[in-house]
Amino acid sequence: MEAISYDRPSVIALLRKHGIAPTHQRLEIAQVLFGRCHHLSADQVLAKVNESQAETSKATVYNTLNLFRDLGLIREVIVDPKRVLYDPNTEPHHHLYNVDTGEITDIDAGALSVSGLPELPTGMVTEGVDIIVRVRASEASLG
Amino acid sequence: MEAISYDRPSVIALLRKHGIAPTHQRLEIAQVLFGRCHHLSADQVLAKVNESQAETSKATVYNTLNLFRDLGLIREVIVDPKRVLYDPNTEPHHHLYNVDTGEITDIDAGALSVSGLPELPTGMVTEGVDIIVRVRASEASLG
DNA sequence: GAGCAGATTAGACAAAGTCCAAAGATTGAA
DNA sequence: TTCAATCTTTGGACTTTGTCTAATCTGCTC
Ligand SMILES: [Mn+2]
Ligand SMILES: [Mn+2]
Ligand SMILES: [Zn+2]
Ligand SMILES: [Zn+2]
Repeated sequence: MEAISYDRPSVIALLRKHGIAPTHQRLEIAQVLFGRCHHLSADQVLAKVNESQAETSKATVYNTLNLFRDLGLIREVIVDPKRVLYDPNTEPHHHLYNVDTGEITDIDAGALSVSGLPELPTGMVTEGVDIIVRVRASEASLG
Repeated sequence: MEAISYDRPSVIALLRKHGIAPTHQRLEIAQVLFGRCHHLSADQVLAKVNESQAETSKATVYNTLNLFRDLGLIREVIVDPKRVLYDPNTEPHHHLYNVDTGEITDIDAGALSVSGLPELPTGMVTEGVDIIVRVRASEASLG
């Protein structure tokens, strides 16, 4: 696994490499995505980008998230029926989902193995295997 | 695994057992859910119930789906970001998801095993492990 | 019958996401 | 530098999924 730097010049180079213009808005959004916080919703990205000052519209956030997703820079996590979450971690990995709080934690795919998956119908190919471990606080752990 | 009959009298008994009244609408919805088609969205259930004649409102379909889900008669499948699907198969099982067509197929949990799941934080308990195999038609199989 | 609890309903509402047409920004050739 | 083509951004309309509410309906029991 190669370490990627996500400072401004690196992100500019990354976008250029994918043939898209490194606009101010895209850089702001990239900075939010590739920063500390993982698994953000579009709304959360919008809020973070515009935190200090309004810099980006809702439409651009959605445009950019879909663009980055198509380029493989981020991936979608489908676990909360209310909204898609965007994940800058594109290494194969899985998720622990706290159904009470909505909190999501990564599970490294390396440690984990699945056996017994059925044969695919001919002509079909696997795009990915997503494992979601749904957890909650146990009865005992609550007062 | 116990075979369950889903004819009208059995469903009536099932609802009574859970302390809810077997109304006409609930029976119609149960009939759609427990019939041949699995993994239906709320909208599809509504359409099927009202196919021959209008019998149920949108609100009642949602009420009933949530009620059945709370009673454990059906479960939600979170795989399509656009809508929740409802699954009358409450046996532990997983899903194959065709990302192009949206088609969903069950994968029996018996044949399948996952190893290497991390320890849960203390006080947390697993509610379920969902595995989604995302597949699509291979390049080769398309013209 | 009256009274009561629970169920159904139309339609208002909210949130996520897409779409569009207008305006703004970049680019690169002349 | 200028100009036009192209790409990008944007407000806001729109769509879809799902929830909520207040009014009505249904089915009991007395
Ligand atoms: Mn900023
Ligand atoms: Mn019918
Ligand atoms: Zn992740
Ligand atoms: Zn299923």
